[in-house]
Amino acid sequence: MKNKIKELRKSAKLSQEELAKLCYVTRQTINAIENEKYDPTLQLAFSIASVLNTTVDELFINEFTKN
Amino acid sequence: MKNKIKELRKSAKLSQEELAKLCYVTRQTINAIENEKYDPTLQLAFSIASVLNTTVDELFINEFTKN
DNA sequence: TTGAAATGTCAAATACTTTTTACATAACAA
DNA sequence: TTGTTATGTAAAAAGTATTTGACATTTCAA
Repeated sequence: MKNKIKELRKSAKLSQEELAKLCYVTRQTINAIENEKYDPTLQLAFSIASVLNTTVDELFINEFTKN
Repeated sequence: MKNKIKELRKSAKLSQEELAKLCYVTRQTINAIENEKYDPTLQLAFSIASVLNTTVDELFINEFTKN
């Protein structure tokens, strides 16, 4: 799933490691999500959105469309 | 994580099984999420929100973020 | 009251997410 | 250039989500 994490993280002048700490996950997890290796858990999605002062719906671009 | 799925599903007059089919998951998955056995994946959270005509941020109540 | 539909639950298997450790490269300032 | 910080990546292990099949209970309309 596409997301705006890298963009918003840079706007907030945070490194991947700093964002990771604020979200209580590892740097590798943030890196993998930014590079779309996999999607975060819902919990982590909320945590990242919160730290980046946005919402899950704004941060992630939902590809799901019925038909 | 708390959610409003059961409430909104009933408003939409859908059974767990019908909602499940619309989200391409099983009835047991919807049941488990409604009863908070575990959280859905981010993908499924978007899918459920979409089917129930709402947003992920409205549908789920994040205890840490508190929206 | 009866029967069907809906819901709750469980266990085993499979798939996906996160951590840990480690190493490589990139970016960048001194 | 040199050193430091930031980023990309990988593999193994642990943790979490989903499916499948099954059975029990609850709900509710006829």
